[in-house]
Order: sequence, then structure tokens, then C-alpha cells
Amino acid sequence: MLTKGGSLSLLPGFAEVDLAGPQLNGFQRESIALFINAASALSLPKSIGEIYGLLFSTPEPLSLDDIVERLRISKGSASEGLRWLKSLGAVNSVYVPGVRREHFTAETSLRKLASGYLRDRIDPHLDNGQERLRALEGSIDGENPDKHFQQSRLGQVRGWYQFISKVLPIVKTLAGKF
Amino acid sequence: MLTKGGSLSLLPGFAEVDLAGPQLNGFQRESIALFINAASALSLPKSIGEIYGLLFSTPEPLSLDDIVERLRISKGSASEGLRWLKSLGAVNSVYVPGVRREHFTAETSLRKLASGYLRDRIDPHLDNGQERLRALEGSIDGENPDKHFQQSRLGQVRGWYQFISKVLPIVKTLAGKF
DNA sequence: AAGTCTGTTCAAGAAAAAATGAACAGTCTG
DNA sequence: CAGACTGTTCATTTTTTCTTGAACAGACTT
Repeated sequence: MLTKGGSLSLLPGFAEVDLAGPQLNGFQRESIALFINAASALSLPKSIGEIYGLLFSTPEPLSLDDIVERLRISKGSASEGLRWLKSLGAVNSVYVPGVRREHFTAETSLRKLASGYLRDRIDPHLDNGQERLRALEGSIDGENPDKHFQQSRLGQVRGWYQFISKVLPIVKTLAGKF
Repeated sequence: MLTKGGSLSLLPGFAEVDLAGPQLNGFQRESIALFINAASALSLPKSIGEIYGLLFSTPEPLSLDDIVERLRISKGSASEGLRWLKSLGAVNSVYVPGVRREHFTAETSLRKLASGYLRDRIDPHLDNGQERLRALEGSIDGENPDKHFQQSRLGQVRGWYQFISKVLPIVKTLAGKF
């Protein structure tokens, strides 16, 4: 009978040992720790950092079940996390001949990672912000004694948006050079 | 008897109306909405966006109790939020002659806001990351067949940190120009 | 020094976010 | 087409984060 970890329960004395499934090597453990830290810096779920860290530190493409096994996280989390990483472009799907299940590797191009992150996580908020900026403008009442104060504030926020729309392209360009 | 909102319950028919305390004007409401959105973009608590938004949209300096009243949040939240904003440098303490309680206005200099944010929220993660980078380096085992793969990955992460340490100063500099 | 007035702290509760795992829907295979 | 294999979805549970409010500590006032 085959255990979940993929090992055979043949050696009564040692069976439990391997129930833990494949071991991670030191490099993998450190990579995962590093990307968990990065995930927390970006306020992303830990599981996303774990998955990316594992793929990043493993030469071979891994399947969803490989990830579940080695990280001991649920299939649901792994699936969600992979979906997120895929949509960002942080993960590449690799075809392994003769194998049905999809396999993944980490995308390591900084340009792709950065632009995917900006596109998925930042741009939506900026779009939303533009709408609110218009609403803010509309809320300034011509009769209000604070009118001038409010117009000055509005101008300030506008400047901030300009700043962002100036900085982001620079970041993307620079990212391409690393 | 004085109600919490600071209004007197003298007009039986209208008493409830004013229990709500000071009204926010349209500009304030829109500003608060805008900064709640910004807070969510930065994964910060809503209350921080509310407090900053209120200060940003109000010409007069406000005290902690003013904020509690107008935003209808607890004193604890307001105190926590102000502490956070103060440490970031997003809020200025203003001395109002003859009044004991501390009053606050919003700091609107993009340079100060950006550098405060980077200092408080990003730098600690970067420092942590540097440590983990060293641990990652130490985890590469000379006997491991993956040694070259691992060294290449290590080089990649190093490049990312270089990127960040190149980009952040640019961001700060540009922020000074807006 | 007793009494106010201010603001902070922190335990407890509420809300939000993330992880789990079982059911499900496709897809391939024989 | 029945059965195995893959991956997704989503209701539930768990964990984390935020908020509340009451107790507290310090500072000013008289």
C-alpha cells in the first residue's frame, strides 16, 4: 500500500519517518523563508510566498500535488496560490512529455514580476483613485468659505497621482535592466 | 445635561438629530473615501485612512477627541492610528495657544510622506531580507549536485536587492519634486 | 494633594482574511 | 462509457488583524 508521501510502508520500524514526505533541502527552506518575508512585506498571504519560494529553489518543474506534499498545505490553498501567481505571471507552466498533470517553474525575470505585480495589485487601486479624485473635485462647493483650501488640497492630490504615473514607468524600465 | 456629541438636548423634537455630532461636509467625506481607498491599496487599516483623510480635508487642526467625535471611532483606534501616522511623519502636532490638548494637521509633503512610509514599512523588511540573503548563501552545500542552480538563484535575488536599492532613492528624489 | 483633563494601553470582542478539505467538474484512458 | 486522474470551487474552520472601551498613568490646576 502506498502512502501519501509516495513511500512504501515496508519497514515497520521506520514507516512513520517517511510519512512526512519529501524533505526540503536547506536551500529550499531558506528560500521559502525569504519569500515568506517578501510576501509579508507586500501584505500577501504566506502561502503565496511559500509556493513561490519552493518553485524558485527547485530546479525541476513541480506539479500542484508536489507542492501540496512538500509544503504540507491544502490542495485548495495551493490551487488558489498558483492561480494568483499565474495571473501575475510569476509562474510558468511547463509541459512535461508523457505526463498529464501541469508542472510549474518560477518566473524570475524582474521585469515580468514587477509589471505583473503593478498590473494586478496597483493599477486597479489607481483606477479607483481616479474616480474618487473626480468625486472629490465635484464635492467642492462654490459657496463654501473653505473653497480655496479645498482647491489647494485637490491640487495636491492631483500632484500625487502625477508623481505615481511618472514613477511607475521608471520602475518598470529599471526592472528590465536587472 | 450634555450629550457626547457636544450638543444640548434641549429641543425635544430635534434632539436625536444632533446626537450624531458634527457633520462632515462633502469634501471631507470624499477625502475620507479617497484615503480609505489608498489605505487599502497599501494594506493599511481603514481607520488610518479615515483619520488622515479627515485631517487632510479640514483646515483647522483637530484634537484626538475631535477625531473620535467626527469619525465615530473609538478613542483607542484614534490614538493608535495617530501614533502610527505620527511615527510615519504624516501628521503634524500643532500648538494651539491656551488649549492643553494636542492638535493635529495633515502633513502633505509627498517627500515626507514617501520617505516616512519607506522608512517605517519597507526598510525593516529589507533589513530582514538582507539577513535571509546571507542565510540563503550559507545554505548552499558544496557537495550538492544542484550547487550551480542554487548559486544562480542566489545571484538573481542579489540582483533584485540591488534593483530595490537603486530604485528607492530615485523614488525619494522624485517625491521631493512634487 | 485632590480633582480634572489628556492620552495610552491592553484585554476582550468583532471583523476580515486565509487555509482547509470535501464535493464537484472536466479530461483523459482503456 | 466507466473509471481514474487533475484541478477548481466554496462552505466551513482557523488564524490574524482591527476595533472597542474601560482602566490607567501622567500632567496640569486650584
